[in-house]
Amino acid sequence: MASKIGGMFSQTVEYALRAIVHLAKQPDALQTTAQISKATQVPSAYLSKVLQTLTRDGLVEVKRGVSGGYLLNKSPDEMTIYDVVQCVDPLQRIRTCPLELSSHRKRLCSLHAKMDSALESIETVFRTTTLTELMNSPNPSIPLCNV
Amino acid sequence: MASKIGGMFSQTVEYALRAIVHLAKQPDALQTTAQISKATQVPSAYLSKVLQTLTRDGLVEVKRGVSGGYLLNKSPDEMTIYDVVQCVDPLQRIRTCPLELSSHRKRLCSLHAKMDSALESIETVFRTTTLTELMNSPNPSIPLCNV
DNA sequence: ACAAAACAGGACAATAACATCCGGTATTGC
DNA sequence: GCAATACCGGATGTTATTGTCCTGTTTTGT
Repeated sequence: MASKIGGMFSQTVEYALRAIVHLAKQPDALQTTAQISKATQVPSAYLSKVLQTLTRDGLVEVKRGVSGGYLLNKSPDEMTIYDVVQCVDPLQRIRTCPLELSSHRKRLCSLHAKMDSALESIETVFRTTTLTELMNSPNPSIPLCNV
Repeated sequence: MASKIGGMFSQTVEYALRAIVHLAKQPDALQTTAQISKATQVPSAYLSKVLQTLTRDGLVEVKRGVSGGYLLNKSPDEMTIYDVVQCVDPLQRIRTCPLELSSHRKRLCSLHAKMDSALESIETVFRTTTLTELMNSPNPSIPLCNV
């Protein structure tokens, strides 16, 4: 439905972050896919796939069967936006020339060096933002909440 | 074929930047689609579409017919990476809540504020990099050239 | 044990991004 | 004028992303 976020981040990344933030806010109660879907407005069938991906990488823990659901698998101050992004749709720094020019092997040209420096700046923002920081931010709007 | 650059920039952006850089390096001779395609290794039929987009926005100038081709329409020190990106696949800052939560209207929640700050840092890198800077960079590898 | 809750995973559908092809039009050089 | 060059734009094909559906498996509460 909605396309990419800011023309940069995939829909999947947006969904994964919403789900993780929701779980971070519910540290004690298992959350079912249906519950997370409702809170985050992510289509539940697709959310289910995203949660599977997060489970495979150990970001969340799952308990199957009746009264099962998902739980954050780490302390919120040990998990960053970067961890989530890398799990579902990895940001990859430019390390080799996209044109595969042999002389650019060791050193990217200025164009790709600049593009990589843009990626680096994103990486820095994401690596330094923990879920705890997101929740304790002085920002008046609470993530995912409409009041 | 190759997917997204760094999991962030579209293939189209990469192609457009290669084409523009090539034109910047040839300020005096019109370049045909075939010539640009060869130099940049961008599939010529698709490159043609990209060049049309760049033409519509006035970034390049076109001359049709025999001995026609493309030319940069501005001085290289007046054109930035940002101009090219905005033309073909615009980077859009997050100004309204993607969940459309009414209470987030005026102020994004911390999650989306962080994502936007990542976009802001990219925007800054791109806005401050002119084509001239790319060409005059002390970087030993020359854009698009294999020597 | 068994019915209900809840996730797992494969198949499939819809959409967008990337890419190609081809007939049409403009321009040039002779 | 005319043939060759080169871009234009619509139609179409391919692949990746996003989204849905359905069947099976695990677990629980009684």
